[in-house]
Amino acid sequence: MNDRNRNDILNLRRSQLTKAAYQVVSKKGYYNFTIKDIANEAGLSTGLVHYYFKDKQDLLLTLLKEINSNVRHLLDMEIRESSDPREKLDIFITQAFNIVEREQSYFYVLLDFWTQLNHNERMRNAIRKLYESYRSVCSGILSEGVEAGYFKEDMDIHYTATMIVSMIQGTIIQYVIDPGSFNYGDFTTKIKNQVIQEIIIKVSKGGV
Amino acid sequence: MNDRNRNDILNLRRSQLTKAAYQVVSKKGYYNFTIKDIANEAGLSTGLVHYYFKDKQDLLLTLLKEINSNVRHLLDMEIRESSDPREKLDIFITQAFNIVEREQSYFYVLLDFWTQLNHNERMRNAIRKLYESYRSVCSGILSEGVEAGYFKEDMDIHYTATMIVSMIQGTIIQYVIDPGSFNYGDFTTKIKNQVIQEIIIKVSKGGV
Amino acid sequence: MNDRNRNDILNLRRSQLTKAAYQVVSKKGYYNFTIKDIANEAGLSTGLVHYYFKDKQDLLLTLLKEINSNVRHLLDMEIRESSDPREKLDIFITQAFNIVEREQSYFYVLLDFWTQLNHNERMRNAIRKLYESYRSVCSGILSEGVEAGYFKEDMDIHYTATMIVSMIQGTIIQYVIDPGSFNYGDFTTKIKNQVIQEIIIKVSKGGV
Amino acid sequence: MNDRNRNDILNLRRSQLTKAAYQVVSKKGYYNFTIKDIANEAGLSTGLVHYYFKDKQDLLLTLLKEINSNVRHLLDMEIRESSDPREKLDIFITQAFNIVEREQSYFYVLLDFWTQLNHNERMRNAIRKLYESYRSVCSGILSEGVEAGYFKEDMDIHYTATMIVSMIQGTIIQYVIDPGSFNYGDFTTKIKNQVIQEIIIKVSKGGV
DNA sequence: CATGAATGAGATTTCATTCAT
DNA sequence: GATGAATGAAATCTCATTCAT
Repeated sequence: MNDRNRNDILNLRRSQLTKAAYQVVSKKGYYNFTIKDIANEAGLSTGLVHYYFKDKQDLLLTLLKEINSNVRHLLDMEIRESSDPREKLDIFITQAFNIVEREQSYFYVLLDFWTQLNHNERMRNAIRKLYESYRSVCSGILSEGVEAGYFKEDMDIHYTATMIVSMIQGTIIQYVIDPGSFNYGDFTTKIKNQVIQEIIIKVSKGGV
Repeated sequence: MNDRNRNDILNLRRSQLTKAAYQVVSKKGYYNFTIKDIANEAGLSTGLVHYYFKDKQDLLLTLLKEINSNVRHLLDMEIRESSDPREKLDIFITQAFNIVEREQSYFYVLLDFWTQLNHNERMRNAIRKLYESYRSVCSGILSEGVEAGYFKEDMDIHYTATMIVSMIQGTIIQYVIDPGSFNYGDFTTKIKNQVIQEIIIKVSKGGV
Repeated sequence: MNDRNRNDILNLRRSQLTKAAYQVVSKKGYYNFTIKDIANEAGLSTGLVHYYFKDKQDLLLTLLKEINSNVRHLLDMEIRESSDPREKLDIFITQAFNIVEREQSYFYVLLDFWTQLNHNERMRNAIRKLYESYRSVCSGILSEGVEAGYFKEDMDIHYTATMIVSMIQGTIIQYVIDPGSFNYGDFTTKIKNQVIQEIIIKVSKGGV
Repeated sequence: MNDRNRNDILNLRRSQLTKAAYQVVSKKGYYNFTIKDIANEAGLSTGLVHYYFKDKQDLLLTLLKEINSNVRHLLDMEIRESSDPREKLDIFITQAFNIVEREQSYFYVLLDFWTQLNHNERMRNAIRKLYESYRSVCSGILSEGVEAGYFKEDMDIHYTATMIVSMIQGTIIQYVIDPGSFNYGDFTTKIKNQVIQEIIIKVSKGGV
């Protein structure tokens, strides 16, 4: 029981600090925040940040993994709601587009992490895993759809999944860079429909 | 004449330093380089950097504008080679995809700049302009093609241009994050053909 | 009985921590170890260290005294083995030289303590006492030898004892600094013999 | 000329800072001084200390080398005064003993450096070199003396030099630890005479 | 124009010590 | 008695920026 409590506190603090880190990074940016900022945000001392995290790197890596797992979780939750692959694909694309609007900072923070791609192997791996998992979730839905006879049989699944993720990512970036340049809602709906339409087998062309 | 010389030196130095900055930023990353790095790379003194640029920010903004204008220049050059909108579109997409492979660092450096989107209005504007210009170049080609009767008449040009740019950006990002996850050459060719095919009016094979 | 137990635990802990401190100091050096190191080595908590010792200083002073008493003990043990002052002197010198090789860290740790000579009166006193006792043990043996008629009658005992200790200390230091510069075994034996020879009354070889 | 001046300033600063480091280390001890202390002592900024020395280690290593070279210089100067090996030996021992009294801190600072023997290869080397050079200077004098027919022919020069250095070092240490325990002047004179007497060939015992 | 020595603010990190449990 | 989370002071080191030459 005592160990249980101790562990709870330990996890509480780590999560508390990771949350604070998220707040601070979205506010000040990946490179302009200090350990002190995080300590202040969490209402704790700077020393404690280093008690729970080896160094700044360690803290940031934890944060990245946390974000990854949250994003994955959000997607999974929604997709599970349906059992029809066509609906699942719709949900996947819709949710992917929605996350940016729902949690504005997510993408900004992720973007900051990209900066490390070239300079930090561990960060690169964590980011790689995130995108890998996007593609694999999408591929899964596509396979299901093909098997169920809803999606075109001869589809190159890996290619299509990659393309869908490209579409989504490229759109989000343009939106983040210049939210006024197009209507996000209209655009993403249109894109989604076009993509799905191309994948789905057009049923009953010539009827009977 | 004296003024002319002075101006020449002034421009020479600025360009010398901007080039050095590009080298240094691609090597060390946006946040890990120092003024001294740039001075060393350029073979000049740290003091001089501040003589030609108000501060680090100023230097970086100049660098971003330089990159923008280079990218634009590269695209324009190639597109001008043809007068057929269908070919132009092909070239536009091809070149956009190629730039990443040709000049690896370009995207990494740009990526580092994105980090500033949330924190620096002037940077945001410069980046915004770059993407604005991508879309506008693309829109131009599409308009031409519609007018010339090559592309579908009812096409939403702004939407299509945005979509094309999304496709390109999203693909590049996935490639940069994980070059091993798909075959860049194959993928980009396939994407390009699919996009063009969808836009072009299918001329009746066995016409009249 | 309760008090007895309490005292036992108290002494056990103090000794446990002092031992741990010795291990840690020999491994990491006087200035590079932390309270946590000691706690870890002893398998106890950092808080406990401060329960048994006022502060880091206090712990170190205890350690120094412990080492002193150990060194004294080692010497005394061996010397008591014999009752002939000539043999005792031989043993004293031999043992003094041997301690360095037997317990490598001893000298390193002592050396670290010397650093405090100039800065810490209590440490200085403890170190002073150690050397005082070396000289006094040596003087004792010399007196015995003179009284017994083995050693030269007109010897300046204090001077000779100091000289012997000098010889020993100086040799050890050179050895510690550069073990490869001379053969320790040969050298120390030669020194010992030379010293003893000079002190002992040369019994008339062909005496009556 | 300009380069000359620049170099002068550079060397001036280095020497200024090394001197300040010496002052500070003798005052506060090897482990209790800060970069700020040195900057203050030199009347300069902390940043400048790092401009001239890579880090604290670098500064301390420079200081050690400086002390080594000073000690060597002091000895060399005096020894050169005479051309008689017997006198040279006398001077060598006398000076070695005197340095401690003349420049009290020298030995304290050196002592602090010893602490690094076990933990820092570069420091160990620098210290090793110092003692190596003591022995070699001494050996040189002994060789000269033997060749000149003043010193015993069958003397083991390396052994004797090491022994002399041991004698000196051991005495100095005891004095530093406890200046009141014996009369330094008397003791060192006596030691010196005894050593020399043992080495020198006793001339003309039985006259003509 | 050009230099680079000098500054000094500020960031990360370490750790002895305390104290609630 | 024992724990280890929490504190916060202090130290090292970095670097943009300035300025005398």
